[in-house]
Amino acid sequence: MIARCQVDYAGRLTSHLPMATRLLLVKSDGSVSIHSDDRAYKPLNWMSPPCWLIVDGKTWIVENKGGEKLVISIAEIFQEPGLVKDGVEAHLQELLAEHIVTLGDGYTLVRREFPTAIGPVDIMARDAGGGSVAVEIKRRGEIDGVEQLTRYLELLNRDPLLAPVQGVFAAQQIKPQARTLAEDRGIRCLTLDYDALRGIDTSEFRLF
Amino acid sequence: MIARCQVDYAGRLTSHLPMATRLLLVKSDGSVSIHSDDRAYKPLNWMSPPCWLIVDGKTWIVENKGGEKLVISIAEIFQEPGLVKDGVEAHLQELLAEHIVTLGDGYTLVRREFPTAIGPVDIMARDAGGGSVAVEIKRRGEIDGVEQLTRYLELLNRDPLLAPVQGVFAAQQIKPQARTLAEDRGIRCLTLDYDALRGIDTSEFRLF
DNA sequence: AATTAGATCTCGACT
DNA sequence: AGTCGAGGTCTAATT
Repeated sequence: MIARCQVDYAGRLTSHLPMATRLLLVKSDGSVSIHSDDRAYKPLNWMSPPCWLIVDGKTWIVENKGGEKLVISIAEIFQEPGLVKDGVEAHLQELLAEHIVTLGDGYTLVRREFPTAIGPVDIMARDAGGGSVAVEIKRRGEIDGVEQLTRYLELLNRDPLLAPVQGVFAAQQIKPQARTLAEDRGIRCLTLDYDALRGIDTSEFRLF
Repeated sequence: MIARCQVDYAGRLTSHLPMATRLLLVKSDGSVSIHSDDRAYKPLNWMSPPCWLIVDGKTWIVENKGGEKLVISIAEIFQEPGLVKDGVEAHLQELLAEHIVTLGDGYTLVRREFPTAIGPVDIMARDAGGGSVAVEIKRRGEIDGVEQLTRYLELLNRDPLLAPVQGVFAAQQIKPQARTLAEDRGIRCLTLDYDALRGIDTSEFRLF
């Protein structure tokens, strides 16, 4: 993710980075690093695994067992490419787009990979009443997915041609904490049945 | 950019990374680093500035004065967020979208930020004959912008609903090397006059 | 330009 | 878990 942010580290030393545009990397082991737009080798700040990232609105806090703490305050997000979809996640998106009524009667597909300034929304749809619906799809629904969808909704709802935009968090399994957070924010949770969606998949019988 | 790639380094030592999914960072000082999806601190491979990146199709070669060489062979691109637009570049896109006939008589706008699997194309348009046109916009047109547009065109031309897609490389200034490369690949170069586009901008006189 | 000491060193190997 | 030594060390300061 590329964002204007300021960073404070307190641990083996204390340091402060003033507000500026930087690259934030969150890797699959939970590690976080902050890069400037130069230098190949060393990040400006980092937290090595094992460590844990807590996202609270525009504040990211990364902590480890030893009490080291990295606090990132985000002012503006320029790009947020998000997770790289694995095969299952990509297939879930295809299947849900193809069977968009899984979201509810009368739903229609607007488009997959709907572009926003910070990255594409998995699926944009319209409900029976013509209202906009943004769908975030995950294999396992966790809090970071809810946070991502929240950021998309915040942005999409600024567009008077789309607003109000309803959010749907769709995943094969949704963690209780993620469900609570989503519902607290008015985001609907939808558990996807991969096998059932595959079962009603007609693409394999079509020539084109 | 996130891609499946293999990497060979020859310099102070020689090393080889087998084909796998990795994160490639190209920073504004020309430095290149290759990260795995774990570890916050150290890249798998890197080239510190000053060094130079030459993109030749799916092969990236990074070299420095000392004769060190990093060769990256790309098999598949999963994500390519591209450069973060600065204010001028974002405004150029708005202005060109608004005055799409700058591209030629009879041109019509399809959409800004047209999504593809590797990232959004700045502008998609149709020419007078209804043919698809992909436009990449830059402040300064350099070789990397031509390479980016080439990758988009390669992808877009696989879509039978769009193909054939013509490419237009639009910038305030286009470097001779970039122009030569673009024209060699059948990409049209268009020099944008920011002030002239602003002059015909009507948005500031409208209420909405 | 060359040298030297420090690093949130990191990273791996070995006890 | 601690200790040791190397690293494409890198990085900044000093000579």
